[in-house]
Amino acid sequence: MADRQAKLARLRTELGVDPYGQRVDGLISLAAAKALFKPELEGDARPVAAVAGRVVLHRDIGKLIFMTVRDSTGDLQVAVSKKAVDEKAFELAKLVDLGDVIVARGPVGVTKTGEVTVWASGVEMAVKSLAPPPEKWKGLQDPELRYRRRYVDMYVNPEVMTVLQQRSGIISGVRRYLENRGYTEVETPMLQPIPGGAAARPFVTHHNALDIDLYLRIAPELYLKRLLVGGMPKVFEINRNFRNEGISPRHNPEFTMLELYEAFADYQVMMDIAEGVIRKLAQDVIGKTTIAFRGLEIDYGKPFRRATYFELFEEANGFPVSAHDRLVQKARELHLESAGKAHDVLLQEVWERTVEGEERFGQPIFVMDYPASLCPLTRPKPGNAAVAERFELYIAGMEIANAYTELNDPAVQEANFRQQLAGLDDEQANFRNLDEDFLNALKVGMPPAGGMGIGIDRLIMLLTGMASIRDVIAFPLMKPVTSGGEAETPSA
RNA sequence: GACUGGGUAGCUCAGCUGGUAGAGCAGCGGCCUUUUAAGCCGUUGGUCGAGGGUUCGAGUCCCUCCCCGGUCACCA
Repeated sequence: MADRQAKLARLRTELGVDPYGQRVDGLISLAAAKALFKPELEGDARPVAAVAGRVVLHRDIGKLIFMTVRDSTGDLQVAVSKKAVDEKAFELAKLVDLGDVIVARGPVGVTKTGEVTVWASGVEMAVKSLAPPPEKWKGLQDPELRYRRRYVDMYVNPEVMTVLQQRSGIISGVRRYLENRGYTEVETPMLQPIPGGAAARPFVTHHNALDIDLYLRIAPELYLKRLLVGGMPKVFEINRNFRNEGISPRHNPEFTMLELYEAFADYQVMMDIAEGVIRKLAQDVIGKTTIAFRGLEIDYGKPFRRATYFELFEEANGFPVSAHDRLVQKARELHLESAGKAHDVLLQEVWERTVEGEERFGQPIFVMDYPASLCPLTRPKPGNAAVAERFELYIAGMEIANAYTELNDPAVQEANFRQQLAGLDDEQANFRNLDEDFLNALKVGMPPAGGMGIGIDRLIMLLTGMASIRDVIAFPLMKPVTSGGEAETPSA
């Protein structure tokens, strides 16, 4: 750090160079510069490019200096020959450290070994880096450092950049897909007086002027439905939800969720949208329909399997869901406590241990038609009150989408809300309240509708092949580090 | 939250049953006009995560705590 500070001073005093650069016009990406190379052209006929990039390798062999520079499109070699540049530029090239960002202009040619190279006629310092860079070959490996100093990780480990760019492509691809279907993107409150739409612990905050507690939303659902009541036919929102729960490779306290609601649709329509958008993203953003994830080859090109809860249960256990005695026996085999539990509760516990899992839920599968008692906020199947019109999409064992034919009967909704509230413990009761305004909206009348939520971060994990949610979020939450009462000084 | 693995130089890592803290890269000083992790010669650099304990002596053994990864739980 001190050595670099000294070099920064030398740039100013000896070379009269501003180590923090200035506006540069006419820059092209390193990939574009590389593409300009024409092997048949030599000397002055070679195309000239102006490029900028962070120096990741610096080979000074005396009167000739090779640098490998990197930008978001890749790496390119820049050569600075003492003969080809003025004295000041050559001295500047000598003073370049790994991590500096430079601007180089010159013909795009090759070296003896055939590597495409910008043969600099001019070199400038765009910004002097004061922090020592990570090891140049092994790079930045320590996962803690990588997440804490993502700005270093991003250039040291180029796949990080790739994933973040693919993330952007996936999200804009989702928008395009839904807009093409006539959907309107909306934004609903993230600061909510009553957190609703999911079963999760919220973050609490406080508004000073109004002197009220507010909650960071755990889901946008109840507001999106209000928009349906108001007359919007097809709405979606892609934005952050916040849940005050544990952190894991599949859970970040803030995460990006897509929710969509379509009037006069049902969960079958949502199933088609889920399958359609995911397949399209694989094709358009990743460029293939078979993608490796945690050792699995996931095929997004084939139609996704669609099976009911009841079928899958029987397939895995060899007896139907209605066979109570067999269920109790199975529960005993699994060391589950069955005494005093309702049939459907026990059913779900056995389901979680026998049906879910990679062998059955590895390839994309829609699990449809859950027992109604497990989904109190879902509309039952017409003519069969025991079955809820709900599906969950599983891929690689992860829950990716959850969809319903939405309940729009305010009386049933209110009864279900009240039943839910009655079953809460004291801690949960602190923030769960009856959202009377939402019930009022249902009384105004919400058209029948299908609705769905898709965990965007998890979808990005699948499509990019990243095993941890932290790898698809630019700045995942990390506990702040302090040492001796002082904040850690960044160095890498 | 539980279990488990880890934290040693800026980075990547070694350090055995306790005996003066090491390497490579980076850095610094030299040489070098076609290198490819350039090379060669010389060289600087440490609160061994923090605190306590055992011991003549602790990176190493014991205790407490902090941070990170993984698995599980909660959840999406």
